[in-house]
Order: sequence, then structure tokens, then C-alpha cells
Amino acid sequence: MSASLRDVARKAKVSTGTVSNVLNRPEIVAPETLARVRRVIDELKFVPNGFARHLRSGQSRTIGLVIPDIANPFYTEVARGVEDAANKHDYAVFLCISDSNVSKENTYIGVLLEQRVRGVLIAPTDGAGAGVELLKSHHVGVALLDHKSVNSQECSVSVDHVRGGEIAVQHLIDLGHKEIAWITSSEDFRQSLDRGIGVANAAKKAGVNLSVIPLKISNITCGEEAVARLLELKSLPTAIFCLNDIMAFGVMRELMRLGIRVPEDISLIGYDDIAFATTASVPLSSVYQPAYQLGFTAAELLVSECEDAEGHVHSQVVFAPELVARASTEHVSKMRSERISA
Amino acid sequence: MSASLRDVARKAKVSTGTVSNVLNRPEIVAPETLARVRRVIDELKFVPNGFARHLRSGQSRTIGLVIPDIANPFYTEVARGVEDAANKHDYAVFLCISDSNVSKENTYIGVLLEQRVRGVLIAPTDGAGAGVELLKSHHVGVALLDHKSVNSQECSVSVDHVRGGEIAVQHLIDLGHKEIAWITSSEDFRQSLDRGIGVANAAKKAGVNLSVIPLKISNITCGEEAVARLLELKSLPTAIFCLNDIMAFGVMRELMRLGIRVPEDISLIGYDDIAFATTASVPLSSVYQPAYQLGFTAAELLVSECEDAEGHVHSQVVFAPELVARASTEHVSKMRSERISA
DNA sequence: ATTATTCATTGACACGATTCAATGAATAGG
DNA sequence: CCTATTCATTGAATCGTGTCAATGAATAAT
Repeated sequence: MSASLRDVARKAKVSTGTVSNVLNRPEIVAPETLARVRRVIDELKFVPNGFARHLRSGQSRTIGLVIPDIANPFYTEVARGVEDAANKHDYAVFLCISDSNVSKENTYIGVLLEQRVRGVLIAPTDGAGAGVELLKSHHVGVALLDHKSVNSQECSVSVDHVRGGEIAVQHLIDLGHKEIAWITSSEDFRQSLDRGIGVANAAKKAGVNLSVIPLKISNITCGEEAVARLLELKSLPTAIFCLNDIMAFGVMRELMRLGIRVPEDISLIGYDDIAFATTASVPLSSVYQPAYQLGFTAAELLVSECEDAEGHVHSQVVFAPELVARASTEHVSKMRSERISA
Repeated sequence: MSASLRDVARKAKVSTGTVSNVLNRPEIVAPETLARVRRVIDELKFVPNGFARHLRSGQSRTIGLVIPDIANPFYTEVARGVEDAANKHDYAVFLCISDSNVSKENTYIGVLLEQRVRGVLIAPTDGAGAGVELLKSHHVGVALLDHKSVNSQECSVSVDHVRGGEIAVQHLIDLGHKEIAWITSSEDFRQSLDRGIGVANAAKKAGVNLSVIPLKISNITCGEEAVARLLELKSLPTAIFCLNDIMAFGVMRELMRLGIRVPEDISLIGYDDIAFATTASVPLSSVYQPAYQLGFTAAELLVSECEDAEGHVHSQVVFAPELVARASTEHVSKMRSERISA
């Protein structure tokens, strides 16, 4: 349908090799020839076929990005970082949303393999599992996003989630809370497991009472279930730590609906520190992680691996999470005396 | 590097044609042969090369999605809809973020052409411009997102932005406001122009005083500039309509910082009705548009065009925007008497 | 004038799949 | 037993590009 390189060669009365040179090494082509071929290219609106081009070299300039949830601003920021870094090095990005679903994740990995992507950035749902191994066995570069490489067999960029869990709970403890709820996802994501470890550590060390509440749904609609489960507890905790800000918003909304006030009746802290945390009805305390940096750095590492597979040394970059205290967490002494009971 | 179809053929002692049949029309292959070839495929971990596969037919199963801003939850929802519809029909999605930048948009269109995508979904920044024409001249399917096709030469899925602008301003007028500010983007996006027309219509009809404030930045960081420009006005308006919720959040944050209260001192309404509108410090009034539906429908139309270019009839789907009144807009009579003046 | 060197261009082959006319074997029909 | 028909398989041609040894022309060196 569209014009091919051969059509251009024919019309410009040169060989296909020369047209190829015009495209890839214009400096070795004679000026008049160059001009003539370029004119024909414009006339025919010729666009080289990426398939054929990369078929020969076996190398594309495409990377895959596999993330669990694009509705979460955290991953959105990560994606922006990836995009920018990829662009900078002239790579295109294939976006895959795994929905935190291992089988969907594997399906996508298959698609990416067929597309012969040069590398894959993945925020794996099940740790570095079979999918990652499969990619590596096909010599596709892999970098782990928001998840530290276990055996240093690949690059990874992550945030210290154990520490993040710790500082969130420690913040609550510092505010005098002794009954704390940890609202997390029921599925075994590395991130939730790691944060859970930090939570447990901090709680144990301070000897406070921790209620773990795993939820099936882990997005903004989780509020109902979460609060229902909270109210089932013997005594209502004085503080809640949610796996992420999105869930915290859901919880906050449901609490408000029931007339339970934040932070007067209960303190609430989230994780990710997304932009909307500041504009929330009660500005949300949270744990900041450098999402854009995470994506950008990971893509940079991946590209460096792709461009120079030999000289490449896998590195594990770990960012430190930071506590951001806002109005949604308050000292126990400032709480309303008569609290709503279950 | 990785095994090719020929390697499989050799090892299974069949011809390449047979291996191809095993992949694409297994029903015509003899059972024993089928089993043998499949075993070899597994042994060699053979993954067909998508490039080579589609080189022959000239047709990929990939569509491009070009959106201006992935940090905006509105587009995020659109992207989710596109993803789901594409998946359903077994298409992969190339994500391109144009940053509302025409030149970046055109660069991406070039990349998509090289990748020989089957179709492109685009939320164009400059109307259906040269880029769209280029795509069509290459027989690439195009569907316009959030932007109505002018001459019905392509499918489009949009929301009636003129109407959206109208109902937002009408809402403010109904609440008795007579001094209204319209905070928009200084760049000429179709969406902002259309909403602006609706805004002007409604304002003119009701004879209210309209201040148009175009901003260079149109994201959450726009607050400072926006409010500064507001305070420069002779008299502070009693109500503000912002191009989108993100900007409204920015404005709300800055207003709060300056001690100007919403809605006691000034009413504020946004556009998009993103999920976070409900959780905002003052729940934000907004104009809802069915973002997920928008993306899903557009992708469905595009796929139908791709699968059956002959029988395809271009259609323009227009969704109706809906007013969602929340706490951030209030009747003039309920405003604080002594307002902060500029 | 002859040889060596540089420069621009050529054109066949390769990449990895699909396709399809041709082939040969097996089965059915008379 | 011979011919038609069906079925499974083959292998060469093809898609659009990149590569590279080979070619020939022009220039520089001797």
C-alpha cells in the first residue's frame, strides 16, 4: 500500500543500498544524490518500515513498561519518568497494565517478546517470577521497578518499603497511638509484604496493639469494606495506616460518611504522597517516594543495559522514603474524649 | 539469538510451512506432527517474531494512543478504557504522551507510522491537523478522542464541550453569581476553545460579567499565577470556572493559602469530575464526562475500522456532560458579607 | 603515464515469518 | 485394479529493509 524503499530507489534511479544510506548514513552519499533521493522520499511520502528495519538487526528501539494500575497517580508519575528517559534516548514505550494480575502480566510479557522489545521495565506483582526469567532467557533487558532485585541478577530501582512501613507506624507511635490498624491488600504483592514487615517491626518494638486488615479490593472503592472490618474489631483503633493514598482516600470518605472525624476520632496516614494528598478534605499524612525519579532512573538503567549489554553492571538503586506529616494524623491527647464506639 | 521458526522446523524434521501451520491453523495439521512440533517449540522456547510475521501481511495488531497528559486522571481513565477495549480484540497499545505539544505529537505520529500501527487514537492538541491527514494518507485508521470530527472524515468520540462550558457557567448563574472568572489555558486546544464558547454564550445570555484568564501553565501548579491574576482584577469575581479539575485544585490550594475561603468567599467549579473531586478539602463541583466510556468506545470504533476498512462507516459519538454540584459552589446570598478585596 | 587511493554506488543476500502451488501418500469409488 | 478425491506436507517466493563485498570512476601520488 504505502511506498517502499524499493519504490524510492526506482524513482530516484539509484540502488536500494543508496536509499538505505540516505536514511542511515547520509554523510557518505554525494550531495546531489542525497538531494534527489530526499526529494523523491518526500514526493512518495515514504516512511521506512520499522518491522523490516529491525528484522534485519534483530533489535528494536522499543521498551515495555508493565505496571499494575494506571489509575493510581503514583504509577502515573513513574510512567512519566519512564517516558521522559526513553524519549531522551529515542526509545518508544509499550504500555501494559497488569491490573495486579499475574496471568495478565504473563500474557503481556508474551506480547512484548513477540514485539521483540529491547527491554522491559516491570513492577512485578509476584516478585521477580517466571515472567522475568523468561524475558532474561530471551536476552531481553529487564529492570525491576519499585521492587528490589533479590539476587542482583538484574537492575532494580526501588524504595525501601520496609523502612517506609516503619516510619509511618513510628509516626503514629510518636503521636502516642497504641491501637493501630494496618489496612493492606490481601494479595501478596512484594510492596505490601515489605511495608507489612516494617509495620510489624515498629509495632512490636514499641509494644503497641496492631490489627492487620487485608482487603480484596485495593483501590478508592475499598472504603466500605475497610471501615466495616474496622468496626468489627473489639475496640476501634486510634490510628490507621493504609497501604497507599488511594485506599486512604476511600477510607477517609467512608469514615466521613459515618460521621467519624479525621483526625479528631481517628488518625489516618497513607503511602505514596500523591499530589492530591494536599488537596484532600483533611490534608493527608503520607510517606513520600520519588515516583518520577523512580521511573526515570529505571529507564536510564535499562537503556544503558540495552545499549551496552557487555559492559553493563547490574545495579540496585534504593531510594529512601520520607514521612510527610499533615493534618490527618494528630496526637492522641488531642482526640475527642467521647469517641464513637463499635 | 533466540530460536527461529526454521530452527524448530529443522529439529522437528518438518518444513517451515508446517511449523507455520501449527501456529496459525493447527486444525489442518496431523495430530502426531502437531504434538511433535509443539514439543520442539517448548523445548526451544520459540516465540514467533512479530516483526517478521506482520512484515508479510503489512498489518500489525497494534494501535497507538496519543494523549496530552498522563498525570491527569481524566486521561488515565480514558487510557484504561482504551486498554480494555484493545485487549478484548487482541490489540496491543503504544502509549504516547504529547504534553500538549504539537511538535512532540508529530514526532510520535512519525514513530507510529514507522511501527506500522494499525490505527491511532488521538486526543489532538491542534484540532484534526496535518498529523491526522498524514496518518490517513498512509491508510492508518484514525479515531479522534475527546474531539469531534469536523468533516466526518473519521470516527470521533467526544463530549459536547460547548454544552459543558455552558452548564458549568449556567450553574454559577443559577446560584446568583454575576461576576465570573473563566480560568483556562493560553494555548489553543479545541477543548478549551469549545468550553470557552459555551462559557461566553451562557455569560452573554445572562448578561453577567465575565473575566477570561488564560494561563501558560495548565496543571496543578497553576494556582499561584491564576490567583495572582485574579487579584489584579478591579473587583474579585464571586465565582470561578476552571478548565479542568486539576487546575481547580491548584487554585483551591492557593486560595486557601491566602485565607480566601471556598465557597464562603468565592465559588469554584472544575471540569472532568475526577475521582479526587469528592475527597477534596471542599468537595469540588464539576462537570462529569464519561472518561472510561470515551476511551472504550473510541477503541471499539477504531478496531472495527481496522478489521473491516471497506464496510466501515465513520461515526461521531457525542456524550453529554453532566453537572455535578458539590460543596465548592454556593449561592451568592450565603457568602460572607465582608469579603477579602484586592 | 602508471599505479595507488579515495569515493560513491551497486546489487545480491539475509532477516523470520507467511503463503500457495505442487507433490506424494492414503483413501474412496467404480 | 485403476482412477478420483482427500489430506498432510513441502519448499520456493515474498514482504521491506540493512549489510557488505565488489565495481567503477575520479583523484592523488609516483
